[in-house]
Amino acid sequence: MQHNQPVETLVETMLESCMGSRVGRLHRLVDRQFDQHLRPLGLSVPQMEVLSALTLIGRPVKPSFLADVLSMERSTMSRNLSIMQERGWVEPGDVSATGRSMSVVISREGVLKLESAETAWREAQEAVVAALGTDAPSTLDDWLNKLVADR
Amino acid sequence: MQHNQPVETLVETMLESCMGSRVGRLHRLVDRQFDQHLRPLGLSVPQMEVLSALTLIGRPVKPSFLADVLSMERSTMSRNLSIMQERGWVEPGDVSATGRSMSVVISREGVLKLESAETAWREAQEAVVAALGTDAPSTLDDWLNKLVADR
DNA sequence: CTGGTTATGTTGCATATGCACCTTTTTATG
DNA sequence: CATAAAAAGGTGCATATGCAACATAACCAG
Repeated sequence: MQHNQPVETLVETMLESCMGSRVGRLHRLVDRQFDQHLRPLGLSVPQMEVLSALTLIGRPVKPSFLADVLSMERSTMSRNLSIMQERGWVEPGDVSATGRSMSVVISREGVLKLESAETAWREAQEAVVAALGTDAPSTLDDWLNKLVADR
Repeated sequence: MQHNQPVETLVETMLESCMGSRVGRLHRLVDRQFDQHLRPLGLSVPQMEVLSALTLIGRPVKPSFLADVLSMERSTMSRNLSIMQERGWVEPGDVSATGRSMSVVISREGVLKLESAETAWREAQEAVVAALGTDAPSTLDDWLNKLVADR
């Protein structure tokens, strides 16, 4: 094995600049904040994402569309929706020619669940924004747009 | 239930600014990039984080210390290390008075595994930095420092 | 040295995530 | 309309993650 540089240098480069590591740590730290606030309500961050998106869209949507909007894999969305449907937060949307439904909508209970999380969400949000600075949300938006652009 | 604002506004506020949602999406998108490059080598991002950190530290460390450095829960680190020890990438460090070891070090095989990932890591890293801009790593560092500060 | 306190490691439970496959549904084409 | 192609949904497998609760080890005071 020929290495032009010792292992230390490679490792330093990795730890000093690795985006995978940084984003992972950021996710662990921020997600914990929200989770600690939302968990008592029996709500997770991805579940809140789905309920918010469904409310905002306001019509039956295909899970694959939702997955695309939230940058999730179809398989992940499939499982997340299963749990939420069991709890009655979402329900099948309009049916197609074959009689089956390929879309979901938020239910009345889903709306109530989302509303019940308002205070908890606000507390977590304020804590994180206070720590990172008010520019953080727009910076993240910028990054997300760029990532989705070259896909 | 008295709401001063309609649900739409609450939801819009959530989706428009929610840090939990943004960080989650960022994690999904970036992690996928690295995962697609590292997976063929049988290496995950958190595993690479542990190997890098162990190499950089260069001495036996307690799992709880490692967990703290990488902003992981002790329980998560415990499980991640189990997998890595099964594969021989890490091994018990020096033993204490009771005969058991409460520390781990990277093994020779762990070093080799980390080295084998160099090219794959570089490709993922370059793709992500190219998309987000060269400022992204330092911005993330800034955020991570702030989050760890008020803990 | 012993007993209590604290740090640390581990396990049960639940959710999230992605890929590789496979199945089903939809859509396009002849 | 029938059939091929494409899109969508869902499962198996593996890892990651956190909290709560418990077990064990280290440490400190008396």
